[in-house]
Amino acid sequence: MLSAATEPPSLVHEVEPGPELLDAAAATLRMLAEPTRLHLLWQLANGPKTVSELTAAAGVPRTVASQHLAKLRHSGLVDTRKDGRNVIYSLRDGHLVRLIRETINHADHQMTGEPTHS
Amino acid sequence: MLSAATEPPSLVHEVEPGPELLDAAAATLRMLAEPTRLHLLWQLANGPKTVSELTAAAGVPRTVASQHLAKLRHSGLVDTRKDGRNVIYSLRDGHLVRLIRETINHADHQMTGEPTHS
DNA sequence: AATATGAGTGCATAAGTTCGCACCTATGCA
DNA sequence: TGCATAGGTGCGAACTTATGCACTCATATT
Repeated sequence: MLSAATEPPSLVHEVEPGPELLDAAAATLRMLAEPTRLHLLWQLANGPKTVSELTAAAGVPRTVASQHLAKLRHSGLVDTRKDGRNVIYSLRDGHLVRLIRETINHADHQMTGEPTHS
Repeated sequence: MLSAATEPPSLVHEVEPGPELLDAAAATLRMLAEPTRLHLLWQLANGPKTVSELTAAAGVPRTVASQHLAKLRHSGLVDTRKDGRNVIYSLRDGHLVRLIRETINHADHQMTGEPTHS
């Protein structure tokens, strides 16, 4: 019951997130936490793409890509627009781009020898 | 094979992540993508804590906290240190703090009125 | 009109996850 | 030595998730 540990390192935020916030955050993270979906989102971080382009880039069967895109759509992370027989996907929130890049970045650092970052 | 969509918005990175990187990133995200675990990590973003402190903060039964902490340990996201009969957990990588805060931040924006732009 | 192509859906199987119970180890204290 | 406390583990039950198959819908092209 003592505030143990070595020493208080920052006490910067101290904000208690609350269950709803945590659930929302976890829900978003669950969407990112699958290699194929992350790949699709990463592609979209470069700008809008059609399903064909996304499918080709991710290297998965069409139904699989479609299912994942459906999840992303239903969770509100991406937007769609129709152009002829193509459907063009795009990221809904620019904020997400930063999150995705931060994630890939982190993984990259972790793999290539763990340099404390710059 | 046409670079469809509206127009190329940035072409900044263009780097293809590759399966291993994506798997690694997804693995890390899976660790974050669970409300209790995210809560624990959020606590740790404020500095090292004992299991008791973490368990109390997260408001879950001890065994549950223990299982989640085990996962975090085994995935290398946290470090442990023993002090008497307490075990003190801490974040392994400072980079992770940014990722966690970015995530909570994103979720917060998304909840409090969706001011994402349209 | 007929057909090919881009995209989405419903469903079943397989695989993974969380939770809580029962049980165990280690440290400190009387 | 005996006991309380901090923390961890193994396992089964319930739940969630990813995948691929078969099928449908819509838009072009001929």
